[in-house]
Amino acid sequence: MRIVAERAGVAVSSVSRVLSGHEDVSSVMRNRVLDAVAAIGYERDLLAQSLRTGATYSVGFVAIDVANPVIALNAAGAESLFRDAGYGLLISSSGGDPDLDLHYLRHFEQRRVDGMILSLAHENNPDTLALLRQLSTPLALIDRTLPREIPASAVLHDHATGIDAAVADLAGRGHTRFALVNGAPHVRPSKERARALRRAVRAAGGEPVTVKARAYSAEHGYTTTMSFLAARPRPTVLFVGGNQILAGALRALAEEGVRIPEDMEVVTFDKVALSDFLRPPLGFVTRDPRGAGRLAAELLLEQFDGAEPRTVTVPTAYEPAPR
Amino acid sequence: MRIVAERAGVAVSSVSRVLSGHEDVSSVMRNRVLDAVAAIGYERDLLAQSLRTGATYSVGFVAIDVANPVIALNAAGAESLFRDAGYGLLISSSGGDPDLDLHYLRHFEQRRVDGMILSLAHENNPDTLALLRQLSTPLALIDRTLPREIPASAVLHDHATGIDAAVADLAGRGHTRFALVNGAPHVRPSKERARALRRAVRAAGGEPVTVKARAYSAEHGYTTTMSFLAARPRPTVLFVGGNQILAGALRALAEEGVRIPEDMEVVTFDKVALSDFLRPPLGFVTRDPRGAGRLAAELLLEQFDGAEPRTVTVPTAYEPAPR
DNA sequence: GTCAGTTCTGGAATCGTATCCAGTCCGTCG
DNA sequence: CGACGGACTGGATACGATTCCAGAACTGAC
Repeated sequence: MRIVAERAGVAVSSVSRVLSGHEDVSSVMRNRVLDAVAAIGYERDLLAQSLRTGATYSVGFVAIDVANPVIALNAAGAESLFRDAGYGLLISSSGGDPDLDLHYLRHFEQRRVDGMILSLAHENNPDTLALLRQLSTPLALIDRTLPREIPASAVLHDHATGIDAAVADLAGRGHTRFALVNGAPHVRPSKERARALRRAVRAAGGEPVTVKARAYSAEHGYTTTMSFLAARPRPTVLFVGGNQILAGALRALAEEGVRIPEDMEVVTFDKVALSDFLRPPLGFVTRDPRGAGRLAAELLLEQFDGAEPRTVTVPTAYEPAPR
Repeated sequence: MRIVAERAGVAVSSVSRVLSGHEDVSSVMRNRVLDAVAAIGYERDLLAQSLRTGATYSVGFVAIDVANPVIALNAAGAESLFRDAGYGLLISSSGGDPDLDLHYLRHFEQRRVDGMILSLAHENNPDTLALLRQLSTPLALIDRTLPREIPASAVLHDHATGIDAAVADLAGRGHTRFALVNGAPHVRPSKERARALRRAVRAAGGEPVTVKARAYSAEHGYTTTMSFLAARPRPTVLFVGGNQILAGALRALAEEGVRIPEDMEVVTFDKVALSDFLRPPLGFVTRDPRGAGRLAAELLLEQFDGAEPRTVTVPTAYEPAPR
């Protein structure tokens, strides 16, 4: 910048004013500076800029696993918006470990990110909450809830819509015994799914729903499905809390020779690529993860512009198994 | 830092020395400073540190689409290593557009990242190459090649091993007419796959292989598969260049009522989650994307430590379709 | 006791930018 | 004609760290 200033024969401060689009700059000045900039091929240093202004033009995404298709789509959706706004997106994978949640929160804080998108592994972890309470960084949650005193925007999925439709379909065809292999217990999607499913089945006159929550893992899917299959009477509808779990659940069903849909119907959460070609035929409760990511980015950008945090609810839908 | 210094009754420079693990620090000094740091809960500002030292502890990942399972696994693999080393990973999605490649390269350059992982959309684009030539940032490529004068580490997949095994299996069962729905033409995987498949089929005495390269998209998969199905004589083996393409290819095969494996056998590149439960039954040429990402990160960290760029080749394998 | 050599410490400069403040110049109005 | 306000500009300072340099204190050797 100093070199540009010398070449243009003006002060450094004037160069800065031109480049940051300040008001009070004569057009002569502007041209001289811009010419010098073009001649040298100068670009402002984002780092120095950040140090001075406090804005880093970067956002951190705290997630359970970026390799999970749903989260990857969240990230891609957010990224597409941030790109146009000049923001960089930093990713992370906690692997479901609340300590890593904490690690990344601190890491991003230390990086002075302008905002964070949060899909925490554990939304009730006291250490995490304590840290968040003393953080002044704008936040956007994706399907998570925090205590009211922590200000944050949120994109929430209305899991009930999809689940209600699914239960209506299945109960209408005579099913009464439902089970749910749920994901990690301390996050909103699991809580909401269990709640919504229980309510819907009760409303439809079914028997109390069996729910086992543990983790978003194939192993949990396998062992828990096995235990459901061993129960007498067996449930006739199995809800599966996501892709990772589904892999294990399908393996268990195949090993036990369960015929689908004759012996049991299976509904899973989230469609991923190629879901249409999975056998056995599955029902799906779907959402729009790319859209949710984009929305979270939008809510964050809003806050950067001074808006208050707000919550947006987006729907889920039911897609019955092909017959 | 000044506050810490005052509280400890020492100079700012001494605080810095203690915190950056400098040699010449007495243990008295160290303790006084560390006590003060603990008392205040002070953390160094990474931004100011970066401005002064030139190291940002961040790495940019230029990729075609972070939502693609293979690339998401690359990212996750790299991230897990970077986490321990204290680096942050910035992501991007070019969507196959070479201009966005360029955009992100510039963006990351401006961010002064310490290194970049590159899965470019187009490895021959002159503008991209020109930029890379004048860049001094350490690079690690994932299955891409650049002109020799651009120094870069690389993780290369040996596509031939998996393809050779596949062709040996299929040719051994009498197949002679092979076709390949290939991905984007200007990147190494597509080039290598076409080359390796042609060579393997020729070696096995089959007919010349038909290859159509266009993009990593379902649409390309659909239309190109349709055109292959219309050919007379039809190929009896279809190789599919990746998940996105596969979605379109399977749709085309289903619409045309092609029986698999009776009428045609299908081999696709990369197994993704739930691949085991796809119908029709598919053969796979597999690689380890998470491992590749981790390796790329390793090669980059090596360079940060002063090592020269180097190239590592990792194998692919063949998994025949279940029968 | 002196001197050289270590070991440790403090002060100042620096990284590259944004912004406050003061000052110049000019036009306008009364 | 003087005062005033507005439009620009330059210089200095700050953001928060690292690092160079010089000096203080101490050690050991002669």
